[in-house]
Amino acid sequence: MHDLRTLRESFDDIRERLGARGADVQWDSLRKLIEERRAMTGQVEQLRHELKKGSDDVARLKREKQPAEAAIAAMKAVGERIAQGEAGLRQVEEALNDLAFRIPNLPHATVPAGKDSGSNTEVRRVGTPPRFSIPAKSHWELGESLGILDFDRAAKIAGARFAVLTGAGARLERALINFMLDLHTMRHGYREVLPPFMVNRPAMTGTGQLPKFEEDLFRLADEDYFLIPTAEVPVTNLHRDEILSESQLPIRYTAYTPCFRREAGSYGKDTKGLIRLHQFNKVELVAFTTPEKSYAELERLTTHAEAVLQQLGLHYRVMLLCTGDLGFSSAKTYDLEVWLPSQNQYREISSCSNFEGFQARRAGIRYKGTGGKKDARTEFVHTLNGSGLAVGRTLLAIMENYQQPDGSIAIPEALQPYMGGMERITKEG
RNA sequence: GGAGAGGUGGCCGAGUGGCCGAAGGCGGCGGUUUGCUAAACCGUUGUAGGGGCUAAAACCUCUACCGAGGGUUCAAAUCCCUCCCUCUCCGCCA
Repeated sequence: MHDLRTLRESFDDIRERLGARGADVQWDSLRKLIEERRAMTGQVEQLRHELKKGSDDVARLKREKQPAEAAIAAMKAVGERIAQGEAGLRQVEEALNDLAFRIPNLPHATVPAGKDSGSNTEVRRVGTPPRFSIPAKSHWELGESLGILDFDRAAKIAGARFAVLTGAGARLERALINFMLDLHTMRHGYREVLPPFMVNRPAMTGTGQLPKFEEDLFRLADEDYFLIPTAEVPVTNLHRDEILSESQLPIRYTAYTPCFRREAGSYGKDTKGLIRLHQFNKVELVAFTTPEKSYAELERLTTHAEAVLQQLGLHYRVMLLCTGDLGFSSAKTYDLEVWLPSQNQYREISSCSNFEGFQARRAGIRYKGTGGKKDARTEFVHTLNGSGLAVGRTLLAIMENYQQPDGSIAIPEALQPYMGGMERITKEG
């Protein structure tokens, strides 16, 4: 959500800077509605002022035992005009919000221009890919032959794009969750949160999933609740409609949740394996900070996500997304891409974004300076988040990168304490 | 699911139709006093939108907001309706 005043005052500038991102925004209607709203607001407020004064006159006349019929009649007429004006204003505001909520965020100046992921730029590459004497197997081949992944039965009980983990596979997933949470809470200073996995409509609107992306979400049939597509939604909305004290900032949360996504429009993509599922686990990092510090926070948060990959010994690269590949609410995003030997390519495993005030304006998350009167201005915070990491993709990356010639899987050292000292996953008897 | 109670400013808490944006207290901020701290005293203290002034603020002014949305009335925190949320008891469950 953009600030409407800024939008009005810098209309053409914003329109131009949004470029292709704003292609499906109805700019002309938008401009008209903004002006209409302004004019109508003035009119209605003027009338209300009249009514207020008139009513006070009635009160005074009655107190002085004087006839008030004429004044009452006049105010009745004013009241009717107000009702008309308000009805019109409501219509305009509804139409305006409908358009304004669909405008994506402005990219930060350091974001490269580009149409699609082809224009993303590589920032750095860390570690080295493992070498294999024989062609690397895919994680689904490894998993099914080890008996720790079961897609057939998942399809039976749920459908396509679901997975069942069993035995050491299930334990490895659980170990990863604990490992990541411990790292972020004990080493990186985040506070752990375990939020609801379904949320209401205002929460989804606050972080930008609604109204534009409802078809990507699972919604309950009998209640207006949505299954969360990421912990970003409940955790960012924790402070919805709050005014935080500047001394509380930055606030850093980490949360494990399952994530639910319809994956509408991705038919045929990544149909095998754990890459793209309707339900997956993720450990998320969320931060609230001041506008001055949010870009430093983005760098910091990104390194926290990278730390997971480094400790697990996985090779990855950091990509800076171009304007065309940026998410709807984001001003700047780094993707972390892990090396997958079976695919011979890098695949996204984390996405770290600074939303600046975009979500905060929608969700009403502000802060107030703690100094004297002059610093006490109330402003919108900047919100950030990043995966730290997508657990399922981490698991499959470990399977593929740590596979052994005999089909077993070595467990990275950092994870062994979380696996009861297990060093290797072998076929279970 | 059944029965009851309640939602007022950062917090507590008054207010049942007319200068109520809202008494009082606490907290916060500024100040006086003070060797320092505490106490005391004085002042100040919500958010949003529109307009004016401005380089921008400060500031001035209007409007809205007493859980949310409707309604009654010249006039609603106060009366009516619907919804949401919280609490207590019972039932049911993990």
